[in-house]
Amino acid sequence: MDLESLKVKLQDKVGKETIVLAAKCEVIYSGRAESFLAEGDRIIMIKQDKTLLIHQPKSSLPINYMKEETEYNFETNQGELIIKAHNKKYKEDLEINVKKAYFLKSLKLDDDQKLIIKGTERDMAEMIMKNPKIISDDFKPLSREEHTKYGFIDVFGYDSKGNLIVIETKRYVGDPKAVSQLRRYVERIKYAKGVGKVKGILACPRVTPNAKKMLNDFGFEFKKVNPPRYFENEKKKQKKLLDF
Amino acid sequence: MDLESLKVKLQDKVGKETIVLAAKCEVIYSGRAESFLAEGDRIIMIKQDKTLLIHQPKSSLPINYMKEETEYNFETNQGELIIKAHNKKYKEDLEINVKKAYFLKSLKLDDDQKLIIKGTERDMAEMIMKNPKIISDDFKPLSREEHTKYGFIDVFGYDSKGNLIVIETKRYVGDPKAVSQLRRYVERIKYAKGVGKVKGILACPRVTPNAKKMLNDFGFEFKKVNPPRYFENEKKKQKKLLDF
DNA sequence: GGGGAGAGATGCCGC
DNA sequence: GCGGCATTTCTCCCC
Repeated sequence: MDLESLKVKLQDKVGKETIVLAAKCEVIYSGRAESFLAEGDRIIMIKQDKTLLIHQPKSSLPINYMKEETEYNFETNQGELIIKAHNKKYKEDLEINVKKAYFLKSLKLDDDQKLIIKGTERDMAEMIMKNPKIISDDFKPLSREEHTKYGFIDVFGYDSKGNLIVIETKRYVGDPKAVSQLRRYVERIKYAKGVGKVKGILACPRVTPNAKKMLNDFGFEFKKVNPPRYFENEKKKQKKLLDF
Repeated sequence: MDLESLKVKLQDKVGKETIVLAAKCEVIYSGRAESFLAEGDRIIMIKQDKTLLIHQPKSSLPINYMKEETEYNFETNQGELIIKAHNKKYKEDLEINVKKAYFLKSLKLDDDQKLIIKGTERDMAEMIMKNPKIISDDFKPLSREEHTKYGFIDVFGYDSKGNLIVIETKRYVGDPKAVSQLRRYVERIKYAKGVGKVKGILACPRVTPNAKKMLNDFGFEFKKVNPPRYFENEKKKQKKLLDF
């Protein structure tokens, strides 16, 4: 493909359409860190918000990228197309040296849809609020304090003996980080309420050995809880996903 | 574009070439969580390792995706192309209902290059090992214990008074999580070495207010350290050389 | 815009 | 494979 007409098309379409370019190239990045990627075949995508993604033929993550609102400059020089990308906000620079272009496609995509997602940590906390017996027969939830000034505790409550209880939920594996987090919240509540004893519970499907040991060390509990499955229930009831 | 020939091409190329499909579609996912994405225009990519990415015209991350080694099934039904993706290992399912295809491109990409990256947390720890004066005049590093069973302390050492020192490095902002982590390592060392006092240092460019408060509460220190910049140094050297 | 924490996080390395 | 943790994490939500 002719690099000169490629340059013109890129200049014309950047920020207006979603651009997909397959090319042999090398990539240099400098910003939050610094990186170099030697010559190889990749898919380069420039989205309508001027996000840049460079994908190798394997794995999920882009090998290089730039965030939204990046500025672009295209030059041809000695049989190469040089794409210079600069992001003011994040103080990042990226340069692609295109040695060969295999194809270029460009199209205005029309899509304002948001992903509807269920089974998150928030959903777990809400499930516990609505059905506190999941934790124990005598658990009384008080609040699902999310991003309040006071703290970020998933579920907060007390039991029949009047013990304050802090619950940290994790949708997958409870690891040492999760226990540290729980510990921090328990200590915050102890300090804020001026109480000596506060119960800590880690509610998740399973915990790692180190997390289990830490829970033990700090006198916390593990409660096996799985994230809710709304769509699966819907399916079982023979309803359509679109009804959700 | 004719959906029937689209189906044939997808069947033919999947896993062999990197496929890029621009299409109006809806997406249903069920696996670690559950999600639904209503009709809109997207770029669908199937990589040579059978990774699937679905990109909207904005933002960095794919709106839906499947990991490597996903199995595919393509069907046409009532003017729609249905792409069924199943991953055995992760027990995940995804379905794309393609209403309209704008373009389809496919190409075998040849690329085994690895990203060379500098300025990581590991580089920071190595920099401190080589040049301990960054921390203090009397800091003596002992080890950069990385992924040992014993712990994952970034830099471990002692000072002229014989105090043991644990350093946690962060390449960007030190936040409450980082202080919790440091605390955990300090406590591990106290227990393992049977010592009452161990110094904790958080080495990073800056810390958040809450992190600062926590550092204070636990008697830890903040040491301002920036990640190393190899390439930039090279550039400066080159410039200097050119200047002469 | 910064702080704080989740994510269908992903990827890497060690065991 | 799992565990532990960094990431140019990204994204969201609140202040």
